[in-house]
Formats: sequence, C-alpha cells, structure tokens
Amino acid sequence: MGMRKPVEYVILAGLLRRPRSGYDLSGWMQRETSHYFTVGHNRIYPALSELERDGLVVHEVAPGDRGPERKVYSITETGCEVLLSWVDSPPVERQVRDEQLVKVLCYGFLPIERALARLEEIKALHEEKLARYEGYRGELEIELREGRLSDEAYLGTLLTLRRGIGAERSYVEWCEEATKVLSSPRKDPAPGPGSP
Amino acid sequence: MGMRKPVEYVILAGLLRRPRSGYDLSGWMQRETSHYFTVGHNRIYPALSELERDGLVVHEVAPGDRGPERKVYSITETGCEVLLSWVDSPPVERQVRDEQLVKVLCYGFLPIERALARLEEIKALHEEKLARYEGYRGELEIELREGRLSDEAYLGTLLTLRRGIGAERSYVEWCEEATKVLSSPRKDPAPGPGSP
DNA sequence: TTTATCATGTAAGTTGTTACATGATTCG
DNA sequence: CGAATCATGTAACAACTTACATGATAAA
Repeated sequence: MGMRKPVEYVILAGLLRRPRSGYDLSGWMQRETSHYFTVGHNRIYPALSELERDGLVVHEVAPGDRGPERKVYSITETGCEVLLSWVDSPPVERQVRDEQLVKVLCYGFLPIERALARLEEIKALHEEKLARYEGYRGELEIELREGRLSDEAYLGTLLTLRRGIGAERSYVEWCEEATKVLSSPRKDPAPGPGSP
Repeated sequence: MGMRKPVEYVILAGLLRRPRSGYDLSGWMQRETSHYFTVGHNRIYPALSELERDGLVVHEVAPGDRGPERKVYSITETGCEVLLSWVDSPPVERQVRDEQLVKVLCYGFLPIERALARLEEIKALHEEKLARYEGYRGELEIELREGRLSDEAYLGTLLTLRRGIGAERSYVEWCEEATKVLSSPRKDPAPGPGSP
C-alpha cells in the first residue's frame, strides 16, 4: 500500500469538502489547517499534478471570476478511498519540534531579567494565536447554522480547532508557570545593576 | 551575524552543560530534548565538524571506557557567546506540524466507531508519554538534590520538561473532549450494524 | 498606468531521514 | 565466538522553503 506524501493527504482532505483550485487550497490551508499543517503554494501545484497522474483527483478548467483561468480539482472515488483508509490507519508517533524550547533550555545561563522578558514575548505570541482561534470558532458556528457547511465537514474542523485552542491555552499557562519559577528566589539570583 | 542551523544550537546547548562526544550528545538528546527536538546521530557528526571549523567547539581524543576512541567536544568562548546571543533573541513564530490532526479533520467522513477507536489509540499514546515525562521529573529532582546537576542546567531542563508534561496533558484532555463530541447524538449518527 | 489580487508554475537550496558501512570492546 | 553496545561516519533520498518567473484582470 503506497504511502503518499503528507501534503497530498491534506490536499485530498481539502477536496473532500468541495472542489478547489490550487490557489483555493492554499487559502483554505491558511485559514483552516495552518495551526497544525502548512505548506507553501509552490508545493501544492506539483502535488496536484502527481495526484492527478495517479487518478486520485481530476481537474477541469474554469474561467476565473476576476483573474486568469483556474484549474478546479475534484477528488475521485479512488482518491476518497485512499484518503479515508489513511484517515482510519493507526496513529504514528508524533515528533514535536519547538526550537523555542531549545532556547528555554539555556535560560539558566541568561540574566534572569532577560529570560523573563523573552518569556513575556513568547506568551504574547501564543495569546494572540489563542484569541485568533477562539474567533474562528465563533465564525465556524455561524457557518454551520447558516448551512454553508456540511455536518461531516464541520465535525473535523471543530475538533482540530479545539485542539489548536487547547494547545495554545496550555502554552500560555506554561509561560505563566515558567515566569513564577524564574521569579522565585534561587541560590544565584543574578542581581541586576539596580538592586541595592 | 550568521544564523546557524537548528541542530547546531542544540549541540551547543548540550556542550554548555558539559563536554560530550557525538555519541553522548545523541544519548542526551534522546533522554532530555526528544520531546521538542530530535535529530538522528548521523546529523550530529557533520554538524560537530562544522562547528569546530568555525571555532565554536573544540575536541580532544579520549580512549573509550569500553569501546573505541571518542572525540570529546567542548564549547569555546565564542561558541558560548553565539549560543547565548541566540537564546536571548526574539521568539520566532512556531509552525506546529501534527499529521494526526489531518486525519481528525476527516473524522466526520468515517463511521463513528472507527473514529472513536482511533481516538482511543491516540489518547493511549499521549498518556504513555505523559507518564514517562512525569517519571523524568522525579529523576531530575533526585539529580539536583544529589548535586549531579548545576542550578543553571537544572532550571532549563525543569522548564522544558514542564512544557512537555503540560503539552501531553492538554493533548490527553482534548482526546477526552473529542470522544464526548463524537459520542453525543448528531443528525446523521451513522448507526452501526448492532443498533436496534 | 501602476498597483493589487488572482493564478500557476520552476529552480535552487536547506534540512533532515533511512539505509549503508566500519570497526573496537565487553559480556555471556 | 557471537551478540550487544560503543563509536563514527557516508550516500542516497525525501520533503519542504525561498526566490524566481510569468501573466491575466480589476480598481485606483
């Protein structure tokens, strides 16, 4: 069973909801999947070509509303099978990558006020994301109520969005914890030039 | 101000604590940083060469306790400066990647019992990680009390470990939430063959 | 007519992975 | 003497990024 590339599955997931052009897919990813998966637009076009070559998607040319011609892709029966059999496959160990934490690993070697300042910035970044995701959730409810979204599509989007919100909330909480740990008195408190 | 590769900063962070061979670094990463950063051992050796070429680390050959000769690397003054100035640089937007969530995005198109089963597996995976990290925290406290760890090194390890624990805890909680959402009655409940 | 947005692609480079390759020492 | 662990590397490949390249249409 030929395992396909990550990008390709995301594209299939996008097309499962409705037919889309490469440009549309790029926008959709930006809006809906960017908190757990992103690729540049340049990766999307070659991936679509490969998917079409293998019969998982087909395209038809449509005139652009305002702009040049569009290639609108749809998922095929085969594509649907391939996607859903992957969706219902055992989870793989996820490898997290957070370079920020490599910095945090060295905070003990930094003047404490520098570390605290950086932590503030990190917290602000994640608070911003959290607020944005919570905004999305509101929009999503509206879309559902207005019938612009199928139940099937809504469920997945809701679940992933909740994950995004939970992840950011947990990150913000950690920032607060970390600030407390750093602020609490230690053996070598690295006194700044302003302390008496 | 040449920005260096991610691996190189992790290596420097490892050497900031104590001199280590490539092999040691690989083990250290496995134990201490694998919940937010990992690379295979094969990436470590070339990276060490480059760091040495640029004067950020130096090595001396030492006979292996049980095994062949080792190249034990130490961080230099310059290496220390480069590392700490990176550590105290503004945070960059973190791009999360979680392929599992691409699957979740399609759970609405799966028979509900399949989705629930997969969620159980995901939850088990993260519970296992959570338990492991909480175990590490105990070990870390012991190491500190026995004086095998400097305060500077301890702080960073504690903070990153806490982040790992928080992240996994939040993931497990999401699994429970998601299970509830999936189990609650919906318009199209996709009844299994066993329902009356 | 310039700019912004829509729309699709290619080329080159970065970063990392898997598999391959080698060889010493120790323990059973 | 065979297996496990220690120890260091290379080669080939995979996946993604940045920068480059093109061109249509609409609004200012």
